Amino acid sequence: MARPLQFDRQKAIDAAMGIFWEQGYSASSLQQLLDAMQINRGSLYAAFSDKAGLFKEVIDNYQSRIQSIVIRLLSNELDPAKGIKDVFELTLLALTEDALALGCLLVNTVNELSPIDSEIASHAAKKLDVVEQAFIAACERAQTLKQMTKEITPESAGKMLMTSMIGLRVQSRRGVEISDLRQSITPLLNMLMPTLDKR
Amino acid sequence: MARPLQFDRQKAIDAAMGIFWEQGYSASSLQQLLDAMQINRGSLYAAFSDKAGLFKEVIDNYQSRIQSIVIRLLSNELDPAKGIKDVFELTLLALTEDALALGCLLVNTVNELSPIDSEIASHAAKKLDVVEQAFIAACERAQTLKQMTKEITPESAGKMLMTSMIGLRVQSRRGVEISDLRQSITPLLNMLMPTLDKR
DNA sequence: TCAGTTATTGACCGATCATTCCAAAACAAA
DNA sequence: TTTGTTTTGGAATGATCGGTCAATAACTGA
Repeated sequence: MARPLQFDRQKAIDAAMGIFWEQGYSASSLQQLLDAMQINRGSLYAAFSDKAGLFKEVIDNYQSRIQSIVIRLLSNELDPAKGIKDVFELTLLALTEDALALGCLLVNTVNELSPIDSEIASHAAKKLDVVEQAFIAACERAQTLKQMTKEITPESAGKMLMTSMIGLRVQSRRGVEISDLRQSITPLLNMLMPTLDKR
Repeated sequence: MARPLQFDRQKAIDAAMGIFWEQGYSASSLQQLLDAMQINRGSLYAAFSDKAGLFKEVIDNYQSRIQSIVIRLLSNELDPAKGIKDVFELTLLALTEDALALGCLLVNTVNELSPIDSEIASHAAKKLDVVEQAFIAACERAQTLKQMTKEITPESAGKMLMTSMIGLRVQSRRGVEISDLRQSITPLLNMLMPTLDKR
């Protein structure tokens, strides 16, 4: 029909994600994005409407790539306690790998944009809600299977884990050592799920 | 000698703090700051050098006004467990009061500026370190007084509490209900300090 | 009252921001 | 090869950014 796209849309989104993740939404200039994506202004606006449109697509991509792994781990039906543990292991591993200490794109976005651009912020916040619900569901199953103490409701336990998860990711952005991060989460998991470390 | 300052420096800093706290550093334009502070450009530059200088002074002020309360509570020698509990109570209370869900200025700053302006970010990060150390010290005392379980080292417990504290403040910025926030922290305190809720 | 000093004011600066627009280029279908 | 359609490249736009500066105002000490 007509001239085809000359760039790989997925690769362009990934490149943009890198910039947004590191610098945040506001601080990422169009020029930086264009350089990283290796396309020109016209192409960006033709393909993504505007900066906000590009960012939304980045957020959606982040969810389907990264967050979905977390959700899948938390959906471990046979061994929910392991699922929960795995999520934190994965998080620590991921934080180790990225030398830039990027934290979590969703958390960063909500924190940055909540008072400035409520539309984008709530778009990201909704995706965090999904994770929290998955934590709660995993805690319910863990309690049913007697893997987790019943001193605490599954709602509380799930929210507590979610809060710790967010805290971890912010701490990493602050430059805290991974071993220190591990110290601040492992005991919590062991208190909640005492049998976990004996396996 | 000469013409005296026509504005109240402290009030101006407070006004600037409000803007920075809500919107972050980058997103706060000079014009917004001037409007809030009710001074002119020239006066700002004469009094604070530049935007970064103003921000640093805001951070210092935040510390001496808000963070110092936290430190004082955590220094409770006679009843360190109560000190720790009080800090979280205070945090929840503060988060209830500010309808804008501002979170913590220091946490927000570190999160926003770490990859962009490392000087300002580390200026804020240092102040967070002080809080973490205070948490650890309080945990040590609590263990000595048998108020806190020794299943966990004071370092771990302190870091855990710090991480939760940060998580709480980020969650509040996300718009999470205070009752949900309380749910996610109270059980943790009770697990660490079992006798605490029976008083 | 006057000289000296500092604060205030608002116009002004160059740089950069996101966005628009259009001519040129590249492809598909006829 | 021609026609139609879409992408590409980059110049241009107006707004806004942080920051500067010189004229003016306000105060102090002599």
